[in-house]
Order: sequence, then structure tokens, then C-alpha cells
Amino acid sequence: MKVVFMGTPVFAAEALRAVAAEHEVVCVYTQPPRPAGKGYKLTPSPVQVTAEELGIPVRCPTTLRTPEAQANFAALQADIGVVCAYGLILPQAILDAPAKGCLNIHASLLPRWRGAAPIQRAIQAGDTETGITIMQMDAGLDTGPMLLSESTPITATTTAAELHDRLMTIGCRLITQALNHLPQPIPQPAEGATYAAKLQKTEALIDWAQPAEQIERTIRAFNPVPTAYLMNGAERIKVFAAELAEPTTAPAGTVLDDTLRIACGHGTSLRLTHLQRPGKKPLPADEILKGWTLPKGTNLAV
RNA sequence: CGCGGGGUAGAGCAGUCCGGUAGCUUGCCAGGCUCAUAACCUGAAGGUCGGAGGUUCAAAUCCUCCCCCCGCAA
Repeated sequence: MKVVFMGTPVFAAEALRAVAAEHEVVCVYTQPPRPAGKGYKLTPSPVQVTAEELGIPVRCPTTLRTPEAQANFAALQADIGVVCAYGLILPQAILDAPAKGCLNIHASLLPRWRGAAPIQRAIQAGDTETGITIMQMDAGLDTGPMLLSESTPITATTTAAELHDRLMTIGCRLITQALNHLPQPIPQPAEGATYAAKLQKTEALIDWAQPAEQIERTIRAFNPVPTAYLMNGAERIKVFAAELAEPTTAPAGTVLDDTLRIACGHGTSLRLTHLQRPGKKPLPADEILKGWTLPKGTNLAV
């Protein structure tokens, strides 16, 4: 089939690779190159890099609301659109342009976790499983009928990094299946819909008033991006992993000992096990403790 | 020229401002103690201080250029 692919991050780039392996991808839409990295250099999206590698034409419109943009899209005369973490709202005219509409690869078991950050929110909420859903896009936010889905477990140690990679693999497999067989879409259940709000930078600052269990989940959900962190004075310390520790009566945020054990809300505590100081590499606690520690008695919640 | 931090024994760090050939923790090796140990004691090995120039009687430390890593920001 003639496919138009729309996506931006690595997750989508792999999906593009999978689709292109079995179908004719006539054009790729992605976000324009943005300043990034040390030199603030314009950096093309992973999808753009992959598309160029595959020799597929790339378009980077900043909006799809204009008649010209929609006409350009329709002129491709694609059979179907595949959308995966694109980052632009698709107007009805775009959704309707391909003969078979547009399919979306979504990283959750719909209708749970519709929206921008399904992987992270599932971990943060303590879900024990999540998955990939392939759906037929409609006007709503991730509300379209579902063609295929597959679940995968979330354990007590699953990080967003790991889950992302696992879901990416599943996503590639399912989108290929969906394109090849075009299963009959079934409507999403009316019950159980939740929304995965976009990650805010401010959420990454650890709130010590929360119970240790909740903080630990957030740390896993935010690893590797945006990465949970704490402030030690002016020093911003990134936290990649932690484990639940013994109860305490100390106020939340108190550094309880010299081995990175910190008091959390409701009398709980957490021991940081993998962290990164500014300008340094991420290190396991036993390594970093050879030359540095958080001073006992410090209150990080201030 | 977006802003900033850093590269010193296998690992993690101090020392750099106020030049005088390097120190701490840990690891490693040998020995001791112990019922035993990731515990303790004793001893030993291990570093062209990121690279190249320059200043100096003398440079990890001051000056110039280069390489590499990282944070912010997107």
C-alpha cells in the first residue's frame, strides 16, 4: 500500500522502518529541525534522519490547518496514513484524505492513558501492565476504534527506558500486522478511560512529602527523561533509581544517614541507588559514595 | 560564537585561587586476627595529574591552542 507516515521521536522512527520494510512510504511528515544540544545546532528529528536514510521524501510543516498544507497532503493520494507520536493535531481533512484513513500507534491499552505520556503515566500510577494499541484515528484525542492491541507487564523495577524499548518492538510488529490484515476496528470500551497528561518539567523535582512508594515510581517513570531530581542547596542531583527503605519519624526530606537514605511522606523513607551530580556521569550509589554524599541532617524539602 | 560544570592510581574524589615532582576513600595483592565475614589489624603494588606548546630555577597548579565527557536549555 501507499503509506504516508507521520511521527517524530525514536519510537516513531523504528515504526517507520518497520512500515517501510513492507510498504511503499510515499512521504514522511515530521517536526521541523529544532535547536538542540550544546551548540544549539538545528537537529533533525529521529524520524527525519531515518526517512532520509531510507530515501523517503520528508515534509516538516508547522501546521496542517491551512488549505495549502491539506491540499499538499491530499495530493499524495496515499492509501493510508500511519501516525505515531507526531506532535501536531491532525484536522479532519487530513484524517479523511487517505482512502483508508489514518492509523495510530498508541503506547497504552486504550482507553486507559489516552494522550501524550502514556508510558510514563502507567508506571507512575503503579499499573501492572500496559501495552500497544493500534487504532483508527478519529477527531477525538486517542478515542478511535481499535484494530489490534498487545499487553506487556510492568514490574516493580520497570523503568520508562526499558518499557519504551519493549513497546517500540511491539508497536513495530503490530503496525505491520495491522497494515497487512486491516482487522475490523472495534469501538473503545466506554469505561476505564484516563488521560496521560504531558510531563511537566516541574514534576521532575522530587516532592519529599509524597510516600516513598509514589516517589520511587515517579523516579522510574521519569528515567531517562525528564529524570527525577532533587536540590541539594544549589546542586541539582538527578536520581535514576531508588529503593524503599525502613520507616522513620523524621520530617519528609531529611537526609537520615550517610548512605543516601531520605525521609519521605507518611513516615516512609527511600534510599537513592543511582544518581548523577551536575557535570558528572550517572553512578550507582556505592560508587558515588566513595567520594561524596548528601550531608546527614540536611532537609531537601526546603 | 546560547549558558555552565568536569577530565588527577582500577573506581569515586581532594589538591589548582596563594607554583616547589601528589593525597583521601574504596578496590586489588600479600600477611595477620577470627568459628566465620562484605568486619578488624599490618604491609605492598599502582599515576607521563586529558593532549600539545609557552612562562619559570621549578607547573596538577599560571598563559595559549586542541581533544573528550556532562548539566541547563530545546
